[in-house]
Amino acid sequence: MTELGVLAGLSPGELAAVAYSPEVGLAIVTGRGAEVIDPAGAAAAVEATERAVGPRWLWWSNETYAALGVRVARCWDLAAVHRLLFGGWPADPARIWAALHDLPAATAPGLGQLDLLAAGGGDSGGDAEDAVQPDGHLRPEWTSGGWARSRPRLVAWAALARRAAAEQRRRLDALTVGGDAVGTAYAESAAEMLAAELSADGLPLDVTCAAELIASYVGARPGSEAEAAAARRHRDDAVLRHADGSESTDLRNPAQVRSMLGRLGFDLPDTRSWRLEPFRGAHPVIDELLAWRKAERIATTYGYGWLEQNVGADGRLRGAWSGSDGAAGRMTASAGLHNLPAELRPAVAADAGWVLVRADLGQIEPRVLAAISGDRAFVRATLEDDLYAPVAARLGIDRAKAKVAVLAAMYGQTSGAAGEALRGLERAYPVAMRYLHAARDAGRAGRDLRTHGGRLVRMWATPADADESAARSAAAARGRYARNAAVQGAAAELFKMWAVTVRARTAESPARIVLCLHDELLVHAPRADADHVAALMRTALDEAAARWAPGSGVRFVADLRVVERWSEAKD
DNA sequence: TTGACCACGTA
DNA sequence: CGTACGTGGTCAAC
Repeated sequence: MTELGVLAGLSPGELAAVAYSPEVGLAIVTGRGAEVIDPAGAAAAVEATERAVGPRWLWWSNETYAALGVRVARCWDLAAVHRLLFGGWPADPARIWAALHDLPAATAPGLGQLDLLAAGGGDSGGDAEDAVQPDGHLRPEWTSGGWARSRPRLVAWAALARRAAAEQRRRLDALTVGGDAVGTAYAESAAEMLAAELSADGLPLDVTCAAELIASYVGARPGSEAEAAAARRHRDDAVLRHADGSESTDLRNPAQVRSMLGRLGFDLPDTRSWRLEPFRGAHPVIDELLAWRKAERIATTYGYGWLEQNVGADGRLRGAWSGSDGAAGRMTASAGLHNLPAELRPAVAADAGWVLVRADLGQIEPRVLAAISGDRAFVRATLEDDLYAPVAARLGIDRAKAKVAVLAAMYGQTSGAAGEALRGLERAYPVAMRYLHAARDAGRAGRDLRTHGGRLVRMWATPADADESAARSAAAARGRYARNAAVQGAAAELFKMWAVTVRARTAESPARIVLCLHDELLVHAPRADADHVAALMRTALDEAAARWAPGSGVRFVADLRVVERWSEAKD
């Protein structure tokens, strides 16, 4: 039986700061005191406390969570909250601490350029057993792993996390944003746990099916380098035999491809597929080249090498997940998890006896815009399954035009024929449009902005040596970026609240989220639980929307399907 | 070896 | 002169 010690007196939701080193152990610091548990008992102690109390675990980053190898419900992730409060991606303890004490990160030992110049770096003054230097920064010897050197240091490191969390909380409380910044901090923290779980658990893949799909594009798995080279030549020849006089063209070199096309009478500024697409049928080399590009993508990025590198013996595709990027705060994933070509999606398949419950949010960004702007008329439009229908009716134009206009307004697109419809939007939905304009104007002026949930979107300065036209285009770029980040970032917040709500509601069942894709969730569940999980995902969406934008009146819709293969879900 | 650019997949 | 991300190719500058 695990002795709970200082954990015994905890109440639900109370902070329990932890620092963990597999060599030294687990330090736990609460408002009542501290204790250290031997490495062998660390995971069990956390699990027992989770069951008995359910505190809010506190750590510097989800590395601690991943290292413990347990599952818990709630946490405060200092790195995630740092990204929320201060923008950007880097969120190591030195940066977190510096930001919370209004010290420039560049002056932190081990981080800034100063360190490169000053050999040895850091301020050696003060007590080396104090993690905080006289200048206020964390001591580099601690941030580079020295905190894990002894039991007292583990305790000090967890205690430091408590001080940092208190200051983060204070700053969140002081924010004035449309949403609930503390609620966002909770969701972002949970999203980091979800990211760690996704990285560890992986996405179920039918490896045989994947190999067959790859073979259909690039042929059988080569048994040697020579065979691989022969297959490459074979693919290349299918294109080059249509290009007289260009047989030696390297298809992987865009400049050479452009020259080849020029010799055949196609004078193009670049050789991107969308530019070649209109010339399909005009010359066989165009069609062959487009097919070659598709096969080449599979061969290089999603081929046999990709399977070997990223798919485990257990048939799980694993990549590194991050709970937020450094811009608007969307989740990211490596190993191709976020850009798997549609052609390979049949290979994403549930285990035998299991299913994938797929849910994707419909028209998420305009619905989010309605919520964050509070535009009454636009909110009314969200009551329809198809938001663009009432917008079209109100503007007196067809649906396709209305959709283009709404997207143009949100993303700042100016090409295409949206002009008249945009003016209609200004008249019909002035509040929503003002929200977008305000974001754009802040960006143009170089002012940072915050999303609905409180994420700081950092702007950047125009380079000092920019001429007038460069300065104008830099300002315009910031305007587009800011307007996009306001909407995309808010959508990411809602999405993550939804995802972590689903995570919480499935915690006691075998069902698990296996993929997050910006507006889409894939849950792997036993077939018998499918209907229950689907219903739960819908309820979770309502719950998340109510927490993210209480009283907004906006209706969010999700398309839900129970499938065996991801590809079945697309219509 | 590194960084820029191209190209292309996803949302 | 929609934005964001990750990946892999070539090329030029180390």
